[in-house]
Amino acid sequence: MTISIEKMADQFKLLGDKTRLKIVSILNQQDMCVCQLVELLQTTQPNISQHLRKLKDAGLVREDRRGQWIFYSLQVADHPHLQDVLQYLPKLEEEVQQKINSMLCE
Amino acid sequence: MTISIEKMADQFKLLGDKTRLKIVSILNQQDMCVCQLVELLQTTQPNISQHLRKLKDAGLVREDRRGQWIFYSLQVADHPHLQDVLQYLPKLEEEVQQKINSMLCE
DNA sequence: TGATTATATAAGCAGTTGATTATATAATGA
DNA sequence: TCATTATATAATCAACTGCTTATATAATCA
Repeated sequence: MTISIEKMADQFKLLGDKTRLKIVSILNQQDMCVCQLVELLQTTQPNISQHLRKLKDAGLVREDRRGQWIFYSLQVADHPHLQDVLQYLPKLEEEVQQKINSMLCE
Repeated sequence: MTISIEKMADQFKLLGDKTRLKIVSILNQQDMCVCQLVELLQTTQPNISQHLRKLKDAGLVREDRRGQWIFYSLQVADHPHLQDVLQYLPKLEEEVQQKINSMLCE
């Protein structure tokens, strides 16, 4: 269960991008599919997909196809140093959070 | 005391470099001057100085001149999300840690 | 089957980053 | 004062990053 300092740096590097940190923050609330993240973060689909791939390669998210959609969920159980960080994530912009809330209700 | 998600990402980006994360790990044990960090991390003096400047600009370290030397210390009291991370820092390579220990004894 | 929707992948590019080399500044001590 | 030691800054460069546009794959549904 030991991790090298180099690998730990690589994981922080993943969180060191505003788009990815927002994705993490959103997935910390609720599983989402790519198209939902695209809408929430107002960027292009390939952009989101590429960020998700990096997170997946590092084992921080998990994908789960449900028909046409692929849902992503946070997978930090075995990354205690990241898990601990989640509680400090700032709130997203009101507008984005409202969209998320409306998704939660559906 | 609120921090934006963008700023938080910037702070993670700082930890997302192996040299800087090692510096943080070392300073978490003991204040060090530049030349000591150069010896511990086996790199050039300008390299260490430039990393320290980034950490200083972000308010993560503090400098304190003592004569010819400038000592750096970790300043994370007002960065709870970073403070929390420190306990998860992996051990440095045995060889480096031994050098640090010998510095602690002096 | 063909059209639509969702997602991934590839290529290209501007901007950034980490490191090196060279040089400048500053403190110390002879 | 001059030489030495410690540190900072500047210039440079190759490598990397995040984003975009274009294209490919895959599932759904009429």
